[in-house]
Amino acid sequence: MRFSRLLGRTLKEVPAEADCASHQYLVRAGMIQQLAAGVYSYMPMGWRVLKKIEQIIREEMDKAGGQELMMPSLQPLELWEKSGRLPSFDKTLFVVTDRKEHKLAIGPTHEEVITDLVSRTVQSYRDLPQMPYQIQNKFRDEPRPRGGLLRVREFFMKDLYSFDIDEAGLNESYARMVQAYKNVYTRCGLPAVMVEADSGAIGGKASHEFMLLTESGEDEIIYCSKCEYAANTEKATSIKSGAATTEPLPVAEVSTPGITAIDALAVFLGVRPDQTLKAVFYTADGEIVFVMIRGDLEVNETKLKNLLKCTDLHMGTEAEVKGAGLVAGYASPMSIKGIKVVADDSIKLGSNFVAGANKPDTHLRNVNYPRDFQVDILADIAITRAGDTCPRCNHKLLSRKGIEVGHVFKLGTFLSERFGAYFLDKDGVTKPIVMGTYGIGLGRLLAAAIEQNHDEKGIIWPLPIAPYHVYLCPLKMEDKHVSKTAEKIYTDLTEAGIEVFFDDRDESPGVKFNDADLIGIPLRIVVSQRTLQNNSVEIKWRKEKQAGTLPLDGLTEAITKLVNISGTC
RNA sequence: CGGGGAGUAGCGCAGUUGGUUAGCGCGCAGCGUUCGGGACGCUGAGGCCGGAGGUUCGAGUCCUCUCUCCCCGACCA
Repeated sequence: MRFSRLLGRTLKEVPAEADCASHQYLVRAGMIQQLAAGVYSYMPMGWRVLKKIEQIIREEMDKAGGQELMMPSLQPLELWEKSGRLPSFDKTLFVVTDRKEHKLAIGPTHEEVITDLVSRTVQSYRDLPQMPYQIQNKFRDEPRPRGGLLRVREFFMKDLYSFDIDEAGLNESYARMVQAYKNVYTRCGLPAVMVEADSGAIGGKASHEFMLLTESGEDEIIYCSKCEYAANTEKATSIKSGAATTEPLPVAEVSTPGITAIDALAVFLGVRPDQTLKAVFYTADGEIVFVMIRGDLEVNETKLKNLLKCTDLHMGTEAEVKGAGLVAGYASPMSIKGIKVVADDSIKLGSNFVAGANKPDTHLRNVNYPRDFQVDILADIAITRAGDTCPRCNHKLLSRKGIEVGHVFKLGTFLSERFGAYFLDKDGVTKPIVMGTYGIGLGRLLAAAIEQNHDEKGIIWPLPIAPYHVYLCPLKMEDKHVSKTAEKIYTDLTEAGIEVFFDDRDESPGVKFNDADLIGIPLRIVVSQRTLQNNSVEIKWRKEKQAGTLPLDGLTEAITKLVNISGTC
């Protein structure tokens, strides 16, 4: 490809709307263009990267036993009513109405369609297992698209679904997919880490996310300094420290005028935060819930949401709290009636806590569970933080930021039962097919690759997903010797199967070098009067500081070798 | 959906208390000079000032409504 013919241009200035590195560089390098919020065109240069990623994924899915197919984006809304997932998708579903007033969802994912499809196709255990997949654009009306390609409303996803005869089969498919995912990220030159993830309100059995570690990531990963434990902070657990338990003392009221926050309360009464109990109110699907947790900890809303099996969870508003007869800041689990009480298991670790008295300006000392109050649900609902203790090996937990670039999920039989996806087993017994679902967001992976691989000059593509292998950069094209040599190198390399981006523009060296750095093609070849004096060219890896030289003689072979070695790393 | 910000040339921005023909930089086109880290000169093209309504002799500027985009929170690949 010649730069002079490329559709797309590089920009010197940072686009006003771009905040994160990947967004800025993708726009500045002319790889994407925005059409609407969370809706982007891929320009030819960006599209090549996406195609590279797609091909790597396709190869690994096929190798793992996947079969590529293509399902429609238009999905009758009835399918969503049937699956029961309409409420949880709710407004993120784009819905269109056809001329007959029939409603169709524009596919945000394809569990419904594939399960329906498989239910009509698979009849016997002999037909299983199956791993159909597709690579296609999905549509989700995200409440807030952000970060360029990081979260968009129309995006490319590889979605694979596994269908097995039993749990053991699912586990096997799942393991195979996990391996395939690891292969994908490794081959892309993007090492991702696998972490335990929240399985959501659907109530699946297990779920893992693949994270690309980068400071700009919006997910937090908790991992152990010693063992293999790693989890999304939404899911992470820890061994909670226990304050020393002492003999239960009689409950006593204490006046705490104007003091509502835990820190202030602890200082005022001369106790540590973990000697207090905190009350928080949530509204779960319209019902007010009283949540108790030890004062030094905080509520993990994802855990709480799963526990309550609700679709909408938010902090109780002032009106909701008052309406339930609670006194914010001084609420007590004692004397609560008719309100669901959920408590973190930390309330058992310690004794003689300070808690609210359920009247203004007053707290209670020496509150003990279960002597003084009861709860409806007692479970782990606390946020795990770096510095906490690993639930597996007792060592310290650490945390890093990451971008979720893949998610695998054991679904079970929930959907197959709803869609009548049954099969006849060896013994002639009808059973529901056991499902798994596995997604990779391609555009997100592309953006995450940049977040992880860039410098102040621009993108540094890993070679396997780079738009081109070589940036051929002749300086002073008017010089016949230079331009002729460059043309020949272009032809020779291209014929040898090297992907060359030829900067044939009549631009000054500075412009060319800066564009080369911005676009981030891994290997740069400079042809100039200076290099030709020695019958050589300059070569420089984008990721290296130093440049080297190669003789013109045997250049094609030398470059081929370089690209092949680096391409299979 | 709650909170904050912004819409003026392809991009980044300026535009005073309302006052002629709306500017600057980059980019773009032509000519010439330059050529190893965003060169220079000259000439030129390019605007429904997001949209609708209003106030006014007069609106980019004031008022009302509306649309869009970005950022922070609740969601996701």
